[in-house]
Amino acid sequence: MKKAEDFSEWYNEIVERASLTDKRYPVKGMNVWTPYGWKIMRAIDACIREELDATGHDEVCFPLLIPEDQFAKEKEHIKGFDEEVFWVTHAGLTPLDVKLLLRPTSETAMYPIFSLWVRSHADLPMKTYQIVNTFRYETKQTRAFIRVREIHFFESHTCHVDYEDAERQVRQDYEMLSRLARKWCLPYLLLKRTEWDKFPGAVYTVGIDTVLPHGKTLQLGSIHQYRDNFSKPYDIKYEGNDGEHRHVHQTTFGMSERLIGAIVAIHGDDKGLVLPPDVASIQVVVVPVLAKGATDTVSKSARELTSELESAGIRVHIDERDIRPGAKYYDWELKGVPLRLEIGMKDIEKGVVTLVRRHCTEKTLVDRKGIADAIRGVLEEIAADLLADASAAMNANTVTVDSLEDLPDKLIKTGWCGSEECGHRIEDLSERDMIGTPIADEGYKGMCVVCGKPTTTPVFIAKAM
RNA sequence: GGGGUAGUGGUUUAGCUUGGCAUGAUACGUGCUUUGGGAGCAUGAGGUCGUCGGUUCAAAUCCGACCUACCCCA
Repeated sequence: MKKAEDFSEWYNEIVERASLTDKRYPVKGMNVWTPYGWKIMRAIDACIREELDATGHDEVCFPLLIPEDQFAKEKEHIKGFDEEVFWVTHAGLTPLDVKLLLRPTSETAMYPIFSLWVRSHADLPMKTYQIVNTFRYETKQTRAFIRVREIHFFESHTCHVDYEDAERQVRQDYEMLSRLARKWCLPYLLLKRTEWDKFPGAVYTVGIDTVLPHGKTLQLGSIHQYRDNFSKPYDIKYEGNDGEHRHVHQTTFGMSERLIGAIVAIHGDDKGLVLPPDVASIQVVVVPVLAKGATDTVSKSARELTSELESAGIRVHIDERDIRPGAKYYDWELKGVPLRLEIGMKDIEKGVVTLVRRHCTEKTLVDRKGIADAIRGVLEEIAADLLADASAAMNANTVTVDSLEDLPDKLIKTGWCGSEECGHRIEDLSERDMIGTPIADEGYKGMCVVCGKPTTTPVFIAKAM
């Protein structure tokens, strides 16, 4: 199980061995959430709910099925998803008059109802989100968490009085994302997608991308500005304080179970998963090291330690299985538990506990007294280390070039004049996808790698997963 | 979208060429012993050989289709 040698094989093996997923379900691209994997997903969802609730978003839950006519109202949108929707065509044995589709995303389910909910400027901004499963008929090779046909998906949908207020929402999305990504220890780039790669129906799309160890990029989510592209066909209007009726401006922000894929791929190593403390369902595992004649003493001591940490609000688990300690070490390392505490007679006599960090396998002794505070500090250190390591790895996997020849398998930054013609040339010549341009002015000065015109806009290109 | 490889107890694997009793390891249950980096011994249970169809006295084995997984190319 060597991550550096064959990333793809390593990934497939690890998600199963760490029991994050069960891929034996007999439908392509639809896997079973196992207890351990689902707990991690729920921890991620909890971060999202906490953040969205704190920023004035209300959670909602819309139906899975969308009538065909309702789906077809925004022309660009339907064109973009047409080829990957699942259809419900029958009810029992009777063909349906109006076919129903399984949401590939929820714009067309929500917006007809939004038009009923939004009446006046006093209803705005209206900020909602939901965490649901969506369905896309992927034709490419599926892969656990990264490319699936049933997707565990978070999506926020907001309505605003005007474009400027929608723009403020987009900026707030950036802030929410930055707080969330810090918890997940994930570095990322915000890149504005090209015109030909934006979300169908959007005015512009900002992709949230990260780089995996083998140099391919993985899109973690996206943020879209819709302006009134959807509110017009779906007739979402409000009455302003001047008595005029206007269409709302809308935004969305979405991320999926790919976050788990990214966490596995970025932090994991040859021994298994490495979970950031905020997403670990078990943050600390206590392993009692029993010895002949002292099993009661050690067990009692380990249980006291466990309940002390538990009441300090730390997610702790005591492993009292009747197997050798070494087997437990390997097991919890595979499962990615950030911190392991070993307690045996030697520790008890010295008034200490042996502490082992998962990501660097560093072994230290800590005083048994006041251990909860110490552990909290260590967990914070671990999160900081994971993010620092991941950021350094992403930087090392990014290069700036001024020629498209002999490109390494990395994320590549180069100059682009912005024309669609040169853009497609860049994609053809590099045999890579254009991921997008940075959202902020970075003071870049260079030349378009195709036509040679001076430009202040860099573009990122990569092989995308 | 095109091409390829594979599917046998939970996992992994032998058997397939040349049709004739289903092989081992690992994991699992029980008992004893052990416990600071994957313990040992004894014993027990577990398989519609991916699915459907065809050939045959007889199919895990030969043929066809489909499903699923994985790899390569666009």
